[in-house]
This record gives sequence, C-alpha cells and structure tokens, in this order.
Amino acid sequence: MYKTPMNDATRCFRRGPGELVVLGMLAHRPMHGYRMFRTLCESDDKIVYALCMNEGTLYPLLYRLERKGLVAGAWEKAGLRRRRRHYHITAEGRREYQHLGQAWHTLVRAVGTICAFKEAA
Amino acid sequence: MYKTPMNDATRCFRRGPGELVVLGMLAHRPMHGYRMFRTLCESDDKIVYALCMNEGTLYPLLYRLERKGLVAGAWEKAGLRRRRRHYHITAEGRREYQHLGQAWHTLVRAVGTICAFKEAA
DNA sequence: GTCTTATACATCGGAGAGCAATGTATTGTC
DNA sequence: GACAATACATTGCTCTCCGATGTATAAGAC
Repeated sequence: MYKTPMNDATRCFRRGPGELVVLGMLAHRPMHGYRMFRTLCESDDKIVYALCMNEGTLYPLLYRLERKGLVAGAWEKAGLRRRRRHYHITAEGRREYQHLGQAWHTLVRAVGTICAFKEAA
Repeated sequence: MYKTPMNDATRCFRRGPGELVVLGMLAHRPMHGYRMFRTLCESDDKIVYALCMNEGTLYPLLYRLERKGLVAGAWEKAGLRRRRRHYHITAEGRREYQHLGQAWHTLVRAVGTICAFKEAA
C-alpha cells in the first residue's frame, strides 16, 4: 500500500498559522503577551484582526515557543507591584521563522493551484 | 475584561485548509476518494504535493462534508465486484467553497501583513 | 474612597480533528 | 501463484483550540 510521506508545508500549519504569526510579531519587535493579544484582536486594521486568537490559545502557544527555545521571556516591572512577561525572538526562533515562512508560502501557492480563485477581493 | 469575538478567517482554518482543498478539487471535477488522495500525495507537481494528507484524514473529512451536505457521494462499479464512491460537490458546497475561499484569502493577506515576507520563492 | 473597567497572566475541561497503523477486499502484473 | 496496487474503513493516541473562569494590579470616574 502507498505510504504517505508527510509534507512539511502541511504539517507546520495543521493547527493554523499561530506560531508563524507570533514569531512574525516578535521578529518585528519584542512584546509582552497581552499586547500581542490586543494587537491581533483589537487592531483597527480589519486585515490583522483576521488573526485574532483566544487568550487561552495565545499564552500556551507562547509557553510552547519558549520551551522550544524559539522565543525568550523575561519578567519586567509594569508599575509598582505589577509584572509582565517581555518576549523576544531568539536566533533559533528567527531560523524557524524563516522556515515557517517558506512553508507557509508553499502552502499558499499549493492551495492557489488547487483552488483557482478569482483574484477579486 | 475584553472578550474575544472569534474571527471567521481564523476559525475556518484552525485545522488547516483541508475542507477548502477537497471542495476545490471537487469544484473542478467529480472524483472518488482514493483519486483525491493520489492527486494530493503523488502529484508530479511539487506544489500540489504540499497538500498531501493522510488517508485517515481524507476519508473522515469526506464523510463530514457529506454529512454537512456540501458534497454528495454515490457508489459506482469499478470492475466486476469492486465499488468505489464517486463524489461531486453540491450547490450548497459551492456556496461554502466561495465562502471558504474568501476566508482563506483574508487569512493569507493577514499573515502577509504581520509577517512581511520577502517575495523571493 | 469606592466602584468599575482595563491590564496582564494563568489554567482547566471538553471537543474536534490529524495521523500512524492496521484491516478488508478486489484487481492487475509478472 | 505471489506480490503490488487500488479503494475504502476504522481505531487509538495525541495535540491544540476554545470558552470559561480565576487571580492580581492599576487607572479612571464621581
């Protein structure tokens, strides 16, 4: 029987582009979690808003990325007693970001090939 | 507290573009399941191959689409005693296909906005 | 000064879907 | 007759998403 050799472009985005998006934001500039959340979910830009994700999705996603060494977080002071976790992308994170970007590009081209969309917005 | 209003473009593709891809193939022409599988996973076209999915993914996906009335299947003869299930897209399936296509387009633009890719292949 | 809202992170339970593996049966090829 | 290809089916495991809820601090209204 034919055995499926899994494809990277598909595998990377089996659960959506969440990792890519978070790495993309952090590649642009360091941020803390809640700010990423608001950026995606309250952006005036209707386009960006399409990437809105739940807090219960975003925080565990950040923890996973941190465990994998793709981002690094550090507690910083925000007020007198308040702390927040400041994240930045690591060198390995940038490599993975490049990789995911390629895979995303491949996936998009593939979908475009199968589904010949009319290029109307 | 800010309550997340979930977004369609994201929600539709939380589990990848599988539905869109299958509807896209069937919008082009009717096919049976194994042929779809081979089209995605054994295509000479390296681009299309990016959409390769497991049989254990594809068949349940087809059953879901059929339950939702987006595709319709009918057994046909293939040889003397062999049968296979011939699928075609329904009118409702075409509407959903348009809808998913829009959502996909939105998602792609959104990711492109957050992750400013270099347009090199 | 207290009430309300916003900021900021954390976590739990349920559900849905992907994948590897395996199984059944038929057909083609050497 | 053996082996591969065709074609569909199903099970168990795992992962991740989401909604909900919780904790705590800070800011603004009045």
